[in-house]
Amino acid sequence: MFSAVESRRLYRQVADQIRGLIERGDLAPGSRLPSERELAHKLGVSRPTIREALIVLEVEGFIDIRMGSGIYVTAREVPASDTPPEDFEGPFELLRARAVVECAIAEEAARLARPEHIAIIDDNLKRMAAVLEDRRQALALDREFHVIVSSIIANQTLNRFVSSIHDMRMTPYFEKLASYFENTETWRAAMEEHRVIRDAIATGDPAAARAAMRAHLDQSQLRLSASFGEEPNDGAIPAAWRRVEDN
Amino acid sequence: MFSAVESRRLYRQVADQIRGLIERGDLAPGSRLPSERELAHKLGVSRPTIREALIVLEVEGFIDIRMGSGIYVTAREVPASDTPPEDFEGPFELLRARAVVECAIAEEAARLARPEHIAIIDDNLKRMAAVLEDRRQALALDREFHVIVSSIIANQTLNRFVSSIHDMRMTPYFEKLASYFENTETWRAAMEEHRVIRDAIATGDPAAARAAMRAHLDQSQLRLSASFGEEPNDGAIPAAWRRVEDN
DNA sequence: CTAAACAAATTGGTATGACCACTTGGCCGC
DNA sequence: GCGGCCAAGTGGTCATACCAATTTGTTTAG
Repeated sequence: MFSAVESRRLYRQVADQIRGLIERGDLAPGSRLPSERELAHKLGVSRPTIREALIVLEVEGFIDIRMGSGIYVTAREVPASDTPPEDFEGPFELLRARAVVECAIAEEAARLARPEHIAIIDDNLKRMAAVLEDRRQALALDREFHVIVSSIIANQTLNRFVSSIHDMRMTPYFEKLASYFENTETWRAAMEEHRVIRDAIATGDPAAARAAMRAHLDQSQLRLSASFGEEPNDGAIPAAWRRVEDN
Repeated sequence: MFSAVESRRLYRQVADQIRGLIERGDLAPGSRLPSERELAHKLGVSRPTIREALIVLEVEGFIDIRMGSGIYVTAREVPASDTPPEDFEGPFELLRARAVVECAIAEEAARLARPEHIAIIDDNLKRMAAVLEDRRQALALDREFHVIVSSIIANQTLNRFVSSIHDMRMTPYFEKLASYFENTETWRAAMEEHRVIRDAIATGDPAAARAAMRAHLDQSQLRLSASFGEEPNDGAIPAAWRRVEDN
């Protein structure tokens, strides 16, 4: 369109060009760029222009300029080597994140829980028992249970994270997926596991609470993978997701 | 004071100085700065240095460079950086959430870390050592360290959470707050604690990694609360933030 | 043979001065 | 008074030189 005007600034064009190479992956993170003098010669511009372009990219965080050493592409995050083939955000990945975070939350909750918190949990369990046949209500109360446990810590940041993580489970995609393996019995099992968590928190036993939460999420994973279980894994579900580390 | 040899790179110092004038309001939004040549003469540096500093500030959005016309302070509204957003979470609450989540992440990272992950961490630590005097860069690299550790688990959900938590620290409000207690020495201490975490992860010792992360965040909290203890707090810092729950 | 110390090559950082392209504002002619 | 032209001023680019930090290879002491 009329981007010609802005592009009149040569160092911007150079910056755009190099940034493009980085974003397209032609320049691997951590790799070293040619020296300023070399770049200037290859791109047919002067060294000051190259420097100005590089400063733009450094401020933007794409490169890292080290005096006397060279210019390096910023190594932002782990370049997904062979271990995590996909960064697909599937149900297993979600469970894995929950295992890391909610176990720690349960542990902490056991330290801080007071009788009124237990009362709220008990109320949740009571209502849960009444709606085991209704998938939608059961899911909503399952979510409520985990949010309640998190809220014992009284930390907005954690609360929001737990809430958002459970919100993902209420999307159409997840609901359809869940309909394949959730039933009255799985919800009854989940509720019983909730009860174990509740008891550990009520007792004020951090280790037990952590273990109970861990067991609950592991069981959830098993219930989920069981529904995929019959057919051989075929890479549809990366093996890494299935792994269950012990604590 | 000690700002003489700060940052080593002259154009960074110049940029910091001018940015300070803008943030302090000495340069009104919309007003025009002296010409590059004039600035170079007044600050006693060469024009290329001034240009590089101005490019930094332009990329950061503080100024607007118009070819053939001049350099103008960006007229942007600063939505009362003194008053935090309504759902604002204080630094202590943030640290507390991080203690719960990042300890669990470090523990898990120690189980999954591979040599290439350690290499990336080492690279981060090396760069960190070079910018201890520069608050902005130090903060950015601190964030990067924690994101890298999280990324070892290769879980997008966790990555996003850790990233978002650290994004909160990069807001204007937090930056101003941080300027009260962050200095070269606190960053040096933080970096050493990072190194301990790195060693524990490299060794593949989950318990040690968890403890090291815990120690790091506890120390961060101490550094933060210590700075409140020294000065007479003149109401600029709400009392609620002082709350430090024990674990 | 190893390892510490040194020196040379490489690389980014700064300075100087010159010239080009664009913007602006005032002068000049109408 | 109006419009277009032009020159002063400003940012944009270039070329070159030298300084400072890092890296690397060699040398030397143990």
